[in-house]
This record gives sequence, C-alpha cells and structure tokens, in this order.
Amino acid sequence: MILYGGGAPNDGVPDGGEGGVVLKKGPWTAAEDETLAAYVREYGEGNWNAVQKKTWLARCGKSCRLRWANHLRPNLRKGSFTADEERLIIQLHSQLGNKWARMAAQLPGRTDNEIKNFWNTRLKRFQRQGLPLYPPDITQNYHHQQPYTPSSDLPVFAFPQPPPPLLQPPTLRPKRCYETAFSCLSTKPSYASSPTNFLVSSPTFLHTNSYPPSSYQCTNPVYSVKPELPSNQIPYSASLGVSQVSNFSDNGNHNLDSGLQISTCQLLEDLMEEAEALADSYRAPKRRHLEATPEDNDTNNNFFSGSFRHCGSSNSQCSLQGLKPKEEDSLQMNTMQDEDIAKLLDWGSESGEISNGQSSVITTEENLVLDSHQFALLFPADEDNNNNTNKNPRVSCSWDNLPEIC
DNA sequence: AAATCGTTCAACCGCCATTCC
DNA sequence: GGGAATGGCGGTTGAACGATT
Repeated sequence: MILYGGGAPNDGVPDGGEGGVVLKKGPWTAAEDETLAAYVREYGEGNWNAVQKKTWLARCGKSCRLRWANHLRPNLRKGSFTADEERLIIQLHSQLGNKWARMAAQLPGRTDNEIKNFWNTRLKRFQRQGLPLYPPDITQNYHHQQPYTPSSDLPVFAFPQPPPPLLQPPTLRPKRCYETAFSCLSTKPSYASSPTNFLVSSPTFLHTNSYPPSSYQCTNPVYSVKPELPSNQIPYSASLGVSQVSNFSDNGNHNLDSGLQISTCQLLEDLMEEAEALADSYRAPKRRHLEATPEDNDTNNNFFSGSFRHCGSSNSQCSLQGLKPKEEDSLQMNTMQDEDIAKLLDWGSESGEISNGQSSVITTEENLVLDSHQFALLFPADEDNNNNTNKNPRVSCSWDNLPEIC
C-alpha cells in the first residue's frame, strides 16, 4: 500500500478493512489528490479500482478516474472559457448535441464536465431570457450545410438530411436521449431510423415555409433536424408529446408505436399552447383539468401538467417564447375551453386519431403541414399584436410576435 | 445584517459498451 | 456464450459563493 501525500488514511472515513471499506464521498482533499497523482505517476492511468487497493484512498475507481480526468491530469486549462472556446462549444453543440466528451476532445485542456456545466448554465440563462441558443452565423452554418469540422475524427452531419422514413423499426438505439425522453413510458415507443426524427417531429412550421408567416423563420438546430437530441433540452419535443397522447386517451395505455405520434402530439401541444393563449383572451375562465389527477404522483402521470410548465420555462426551446412560464401555464391550461379542446382533438383525430390515444395513422409529414394550416384557420395568428395585447397581455404571444430564434 | 435568490462547479449516479475471465 | 469487472458518458444534485432585496 502506498501512503502518498501523508494524508490520514481514515480522514473521517469509516474503514471496515479489506473488502469492507466504506468508500468516501464528497470533495477531495489535497492529500487525496496528491495520493492519486502519485499513484498515476507510478502506475499510469487506468485500472482505477486498484487505487483503493494500492493506496490508502477510500475512493471508488470511478471517483478516482473522474478526479484525475477533471482536476489532476496535466495540461488542464482552468478558468473561464475564452470567447473562442465559448464559440467553439456553441458551434460543436449545434452539431453534436450533448456529446460533451466529444466536444471536450476538440477543446484541449477542457473537460467534458466543464463544457457540460458551461452549456447548462448558458442554456438556463438563455431560456430564461428567451434568447436563441445559437447565434445566427452558427445556424447559418447549419443552413448552408457547412458544418464546423475542427478535426477529421469529428463526424460531419451534413444536415438537413432528408428525414428517414417514418414508422420503420429503429436501426439504432440512441444511447441517452431515448432513456430520458421516454422515461415516462413503460412501453418505449418505436421511432424512425434515427433520433433525428424526434426533431423532425417538432412543429411543422419549423420545417416548412408555409406557416407561420414568413417573418418567422426558424433555423435553430434545436428545433430542426439534428443528429443528436440533447435530452434535457428536448423533452418538450418528444416526451411531452408522448405524455399528451396518453393523457388525451386517458386510458393509461401508452400504446405509442409510432414516432409520428410523437410528431403529431408535439405539434398538437404547440398548437394547444397557442390556442390556450387565444382562448384565454376571449373567454372567461372555465376550469378544465388536463393536469394529472392528484393521486397520480409518479412522474409519468405528472408529465402532462409538467409539459406546459416545461414549455413555458424553456422559452427559447419551445418557440412560444411569449407565453407565461411555469405556474401560469398550467393556469392557462385550466382556462381552456372544452370546445377548444374538442377542436384540437377533432383535429388530432382527423389527422391521426390522436384523440383516442391509439396508434397514429399519419404516414407523412405533409399531413402535419396541412393540419397546421387547418389549425391556423382555427386559431389565426393575430395580425395585430398590439390590439390583442391590449385585450390581454397573454395574447401577445403569437407567431409574429415571437422573438427571433436565430 | 439577514434572508433570499441565482450561479457555478465538483461530484455522484445510473446506464451502457467493452474487455476480461 | 455468459457473467463480472472496468471504463466512459451524460444527467443530476447539492454545496459554496456572490448578488440582490
């Protein structure tokens, strides 16, 4: 056993002896750091579980590896990101999604954890402020299919790619986003041949020029075709839509065999938000309980009510940036009229039998385009935001009034 | 000065893939 | 082939800290 660094072996940690060591958690001490560094100097990286055996450290191998990788290994750059680094991160994220390790590989001396923290902080801030996550030039890069390629080992996603055919068996299973996005489901839905379809499933107007009005043009990859789903950013797009299906059907049967259901429900949710804002401005409040019942305490069932809160709280993501976030969203939802819901459900039914929660029969995205037009007629975008704003501030949210995403 | 709020960052957790036996 | 061990990755948490009220 190596006693590098002179640190106290126990250091407040119970030690049950060989095989019964209670591993220490929490912040690392300088002595532990020194011990770990000495271990790596002697034995090299890897075999991290041996650290515990060969030194007095009561840390699990994972913890050692993490400490080394994030803090002790040489050539680490500490301190704030430079402007160039920040820009590179943004650019990489626009292409890779939440692939922190791969992003870190492009930023010498930076760790995936740092990048992840940076991005999540930035994400929070930008969402709160309703700002676009990606600067226009970076999204232009996307538009012109000139993805940033800092090195040869970074795969180039020449998107937008034609969306893969829907309703095909998955050919690969996304590693993370799948789990997160559909963690609410006992039955995992199938989806088309790549996670890209989750984003294809975002509101139709994001992918066409037909709606909303031409003044609004989304190029934000977050909404658009993207190789990977940043799962903590797109629950709105995927999982929330799914949850809505189950709630609309109200049969507890998560029979979601179609990625297109997700598409449709996502669009539906977007439209419902628009509808709720409009409806709320015209009608006296009339409560309608779309939220999970109180006895539904698990996350699955709360997903529906949470979906609106989430959307409101992630303004830059969901595009309805003018909507009131969080609590007010659920209030707005409660004020939605039955007939509005009925219209939405009828619309959904016509489009893909969404209202009954069964498998969607929509087979093409064109249907969604058409239906969005129908819905546009149902809830026309206000032509004069000021007028509506005077009626009710909430109505200030319309497609025209949205802050530019990109 | 105290309380509250927001941000940052280090660390942990769970899952998955790979390797080893 | 199968299970265990190991490493890697992404998501999440919570403490520390500073700013604001």
